[in-house]
Amino acid sequence: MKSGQIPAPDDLPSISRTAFHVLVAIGPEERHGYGIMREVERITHGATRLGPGGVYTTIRRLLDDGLIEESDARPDEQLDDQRRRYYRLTGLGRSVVAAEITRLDRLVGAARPWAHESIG
Amino acid sequence: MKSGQIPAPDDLPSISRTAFHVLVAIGPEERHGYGIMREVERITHGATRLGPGGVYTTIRRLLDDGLIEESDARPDEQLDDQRRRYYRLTGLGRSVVAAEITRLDRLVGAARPWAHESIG
DNA sequence: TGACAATAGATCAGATCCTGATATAACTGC
DNA sequence: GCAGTTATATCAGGATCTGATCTATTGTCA
Repeated sequence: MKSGQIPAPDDLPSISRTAFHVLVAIGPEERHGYGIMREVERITHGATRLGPGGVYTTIRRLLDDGLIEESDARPDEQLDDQRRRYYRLTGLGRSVVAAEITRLDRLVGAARPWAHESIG
Repeated sequence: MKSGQIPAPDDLPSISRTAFHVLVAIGPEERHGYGIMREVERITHGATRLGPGGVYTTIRRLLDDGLIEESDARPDEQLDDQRRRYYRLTGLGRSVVAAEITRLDRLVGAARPWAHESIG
């Protein structure tokens, strides 16, 4: 196989809880830090809220690890807020999300049959 | 509503990654610390492995928070290893698992549509 | 215009949590 | 008895998270 390949899912490093939230919030398009905070809150119906400390240090780490990259795009052309810095997933970032989904599916799948039953 | 009620899912405190793994590994029966380590590895197909540091400090915390309780049961009557300490979920613990499943379903549900597609 | 809230990014201290090593001891198979 | 596995426990160091603080821009509304 060529160098620069995307590792097989099972070999991908695991990521932190917050990092996974950030990657999912960015999604298939571009998103900026503050928008990530609002999107995480929206997706989880308010159950998870990230503070600026969590978001911006996690973005820094994800950039360093090559899971996201900064984008020049200005997705919302109506407004042009120069402060915003947009990010998108890299191929590696998307693979990590896919691997984490597989892991979580197995975990949740193991608990689902009994989790909602009352204690007998 | 009566006092001592189980809180509504959205009001339940969030738990750590390792704590959720431990609760799911214990499941609807009883399980001891070392068995939890093996069960986590089995459920996640080897993707997640907990060391003794993670497992035993997490068990301590879950006991303190009332999410699990120690059990007198000796599920495996064939052998009688006196070192083993068995634990089971409390009603609160099971509610926390159910709430976490709901949260993860939403999170994974948001990512599933695009996560396995190749970068266009 | 001026006041104010919301948006946006960044950093930091303290707390929490995790990893890997170490220790101790009981059990199992030979 | 011996070696390997099972079992619990603790610890130091590192990674991560929370909540506060700071600075500055943008949007809203009187």
